[in-house]
Amino acid sequence: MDLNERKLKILHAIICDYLETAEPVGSRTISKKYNLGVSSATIRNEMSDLEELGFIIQPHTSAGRIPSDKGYRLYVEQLMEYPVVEMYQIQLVKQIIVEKIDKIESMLQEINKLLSMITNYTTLISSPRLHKTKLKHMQLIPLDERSIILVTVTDGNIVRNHILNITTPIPSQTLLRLSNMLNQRLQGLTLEQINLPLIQSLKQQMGSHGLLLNDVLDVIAETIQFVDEPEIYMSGAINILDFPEFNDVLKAKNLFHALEEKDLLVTILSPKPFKQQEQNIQITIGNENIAEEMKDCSVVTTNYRIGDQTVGTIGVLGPTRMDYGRVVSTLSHLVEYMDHIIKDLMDG
Amino acid sequence: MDLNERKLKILHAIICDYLETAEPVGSRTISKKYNLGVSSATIRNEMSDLEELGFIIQPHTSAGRIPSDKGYRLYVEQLMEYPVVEMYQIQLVKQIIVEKIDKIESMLQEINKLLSMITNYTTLISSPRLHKTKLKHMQLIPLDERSIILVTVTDGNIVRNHILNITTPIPSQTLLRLSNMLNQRLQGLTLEQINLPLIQSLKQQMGSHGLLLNDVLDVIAETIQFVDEPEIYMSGAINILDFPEFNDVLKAKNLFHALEEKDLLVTILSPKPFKQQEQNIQITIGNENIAEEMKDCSVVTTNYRIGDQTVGTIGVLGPTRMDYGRVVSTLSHLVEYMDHIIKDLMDG
DNA sequence: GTTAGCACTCACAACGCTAGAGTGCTAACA
DNA sequence: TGTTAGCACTCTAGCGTTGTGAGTGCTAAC
Repeated sequence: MDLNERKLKILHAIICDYLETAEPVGSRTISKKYNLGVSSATIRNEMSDLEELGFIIQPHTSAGRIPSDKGYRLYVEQLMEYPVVEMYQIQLVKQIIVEKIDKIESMLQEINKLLSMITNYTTLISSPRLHKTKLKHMQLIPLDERSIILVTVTDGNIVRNHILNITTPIPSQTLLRLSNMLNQRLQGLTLEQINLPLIQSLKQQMGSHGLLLNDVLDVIAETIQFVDEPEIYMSGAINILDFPEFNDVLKAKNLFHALEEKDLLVTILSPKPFKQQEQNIQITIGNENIAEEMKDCSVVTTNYRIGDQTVGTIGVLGPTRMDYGRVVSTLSHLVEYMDHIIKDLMDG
Repeated sequence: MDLNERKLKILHAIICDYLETAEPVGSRTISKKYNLGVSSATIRNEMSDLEELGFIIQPHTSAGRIPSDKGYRLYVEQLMEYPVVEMYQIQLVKQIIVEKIDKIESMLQEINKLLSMITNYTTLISSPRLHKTKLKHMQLIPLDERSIILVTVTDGNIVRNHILNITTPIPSQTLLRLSNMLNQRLQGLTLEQINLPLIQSLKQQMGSHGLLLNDVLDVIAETIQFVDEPEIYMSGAINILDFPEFNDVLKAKNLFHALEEKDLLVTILSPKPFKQQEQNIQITIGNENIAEEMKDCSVVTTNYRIGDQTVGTIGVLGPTRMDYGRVVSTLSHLVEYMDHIIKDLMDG
């Protein structure tokens, strides 16, 4: 039994209809709505085959069919069509990017909100992995006897500050000279390149000065290594309640609880090798998710860049009955614009 | 018809029982569970009176009674008892405060999480209103030709940075001198005291130098004025789904939507004059809330301080059928510890 | 290979019924 | 005059029954 043209057409019809209605699709519906030129009885036979092949499922004997995860997988890989993204949405994205460009975190949060609004799904964005961005400037600021502030600025003007606790006070003149020196040596390196061995070699070059500043340099190295606690922004979580598949409060609650686990979100948003890799879009469907609570969900993710480095991920989470085509178009357009404009900003 | 001792006892019993069971309370339940020494028939008569007085409501003819907003109000003002806060909760709070003290925002977020966990309600915390905190240090850092970073540190070591866009480049030596000068003049002032007139007078004192730095000073003044965008952290929102009063998904969704409106949250957490004002705890019950979606909710809020200034608010949001006594105890202990330890930190 | 026809299945809504909880009223009692 | 027992009444929630309609699979004819 092979998957001929007609079977594919019928599967496509079933999925399209189910995406719309969220109700099992019967053979009569297909023969009436999508004129394939055959009667419902024929379609019934084909559907029986499709079920045997595992692409569709019958919730109970006297109901229509719904797509299985395997069916969706086939759909996104072969059948899916990409609708044109509406102009006004592109405009909104551009506007946010231009307005909020000077503070990358708030730009990401705004984009997140917008994305959840236009998709009506739940959206996730991971903050830029600082390790991958290059150091633009660093500065040590005296605060009080026991503490100094370390300010780091990386590509894309991402500013971070950290309070360093020290044991012996350091005069502000010394701090200033140290700042200058560190800038000279470290500017242009990615943060992951600024590791303990590098700092050790710096110390040695500095001789007696290095000895004096031993502690501070250690703390700086350590701080930079641990700067990369990834933040994850989520938006439109309640959109989940709009889908009939989550009418059951318990099911929704389970999912919400899962989404509170930061580790899980980090995993979801971590880049993984997948078939659509070449076009920078990954789709995870239903059971392909590790988390039990997400077996009824799908996630579409894509990476965004700052400079020439992939630094973060954007994800759209919805029920497996998700409008994959629309989400994929929207996402790929979105990152395209982001990359474009961030690049412009950094060059200009 | 007056509110005699017995009526109060019966009202108390009704509320206690309803807080526990979430079911309308009948006269027989009360006569059996809370031995008031009178029969259910007598209690029935009293309940009829209490209903006429507006303290309790009968959902339908053949059901028991539930407290009205007016009933809860009387309860929190006269009848409520304050349970002793459990020791291990205090320990948890202390631990968080001590561990996270160097970054006040993350301390607040952790406390928020803990508070929602131990109360099982939804909790809100507003970030410190910087306007009320005193400037400890400020520093201008050169970034590139078109921008500099302004770092401000205020009481409680709250660090903020802002990217200032400038038209003509300023040499880093000049920026350093300017930083020093600003520190000398402005340290110890609250941010709301650093306003445009003050900056104007600074300019004049600086003479020709002031002229040169005209733009930068303007931008600084403006930035400091607008630094006070309040952030609001929310935790345990899904706890709402645990309460039978929000079993109706639509109702829960409405509430969630309301809680997405930042303006509303700001209003909820803004200090308001209220009866319990003297003990720094405010309670808003059901219809006393402005937002329509919150008519079935109550909010208990309290303020926290940094230094001698009230800078933020903590709130607990739950159904009107909330364990007011427990929430009030927990909250008042919490702020007490926070104040205590923050003060220690700043003095020591 | 396709289609019309038909018997069969099953979820779901509608309906009626019953049990149970709770009330209000009345009359008797202290 | 306040309290209580008794009783009729009300209303909800749960349960089983039934009917309907959507959808299927199978068979036989085209």
